[in-house]
Amino acid sequence: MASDRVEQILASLRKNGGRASTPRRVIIETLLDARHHLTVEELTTDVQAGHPEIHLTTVYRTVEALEALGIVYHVHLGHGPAQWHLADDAHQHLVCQSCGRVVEAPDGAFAELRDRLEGDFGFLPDARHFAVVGWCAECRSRLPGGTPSR
Amino acid sequence: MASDRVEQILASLRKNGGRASTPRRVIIETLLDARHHLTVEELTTDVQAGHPEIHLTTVYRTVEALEALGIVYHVHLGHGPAQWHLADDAHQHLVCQSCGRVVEAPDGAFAELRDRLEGDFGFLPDARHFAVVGWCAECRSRLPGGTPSR
DNA sequence: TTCCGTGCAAACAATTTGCAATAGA
DNA sequence: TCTATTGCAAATTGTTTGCACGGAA
Repeated sequence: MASDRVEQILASLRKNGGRASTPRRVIIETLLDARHHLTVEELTTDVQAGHPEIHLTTVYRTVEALEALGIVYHVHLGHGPAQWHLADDAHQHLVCQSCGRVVEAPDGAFAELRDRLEGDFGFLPDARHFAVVGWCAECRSRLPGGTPSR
Repeated sequence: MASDRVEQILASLRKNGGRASTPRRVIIETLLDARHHLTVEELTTDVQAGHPEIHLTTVYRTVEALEALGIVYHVHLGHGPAQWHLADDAHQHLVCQSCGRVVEAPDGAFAELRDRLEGDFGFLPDARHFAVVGWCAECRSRLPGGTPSR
């Protein structure tokens, strides 16, 4: 049940010396309802549909607090604002630099790379915070050259 | 010889209907001299050491023009400003989200991943515009948990 | 002569910060 | 009570745009 999840997250905030305010409750509810790939601005719009008094700044501060607890995380997918996700919804992002489309790929495809980077460089890639830029199938057929355009 | 390279790049600009101005010449020289991983701001500082009249805006516009010709490219490595590179200096970036260090990895490590993404998703990753976020060897030993901190 | 590139100011987008008032624990 | 959190305004950072002038082709 979603509301259980909300209470659980609020409890986690409290346990870490934080407080369970109404804005935080509303923001968390909205976040759980929303699709993933949400910017702070989009999240704020959704939140303000029911609670216009909740300020953009508060949303920024709330997602930050939730990130510190490992409940959400954000990715910078090239240009534009950061995208926020629930932490249990971890996957890789393939971002098309021609059309901006984001394809999601399962972790599996990256297992070899992960082993390789860890073995060769001692570098542990973050499965969540990981975006691959390139060209999607559709743009590749439309633009045969495969040249970047931003 | 570096100055040959400068003339070659200016010729390329001219060939595409552009003009070879003094600011552009200076910016290109500075870019060729500099280490890679240069922000526009850093590049401007270097340029202005010899030519204080050259404006930040001009540097932005010049690197943009050079990118359109495929001579340089930029990457967003997580937070902060974009990093600019010469196109012939293509490599992958492993960005440590704890200390910000950028490790460079040869293309080789990514060959399998590239084949995999192309086969499974028709997605062609851009070898140049590609950053992997994670934790470097040193931070991993320092912070045993391996928890993000931004 | 044409029109591209420049400097400068100002706009912009995304995010962060300072601060007094408010409201959880 | 005590202090974390909020709303609001304002500051910051990185980048882009408008515009009149000057210089390359």
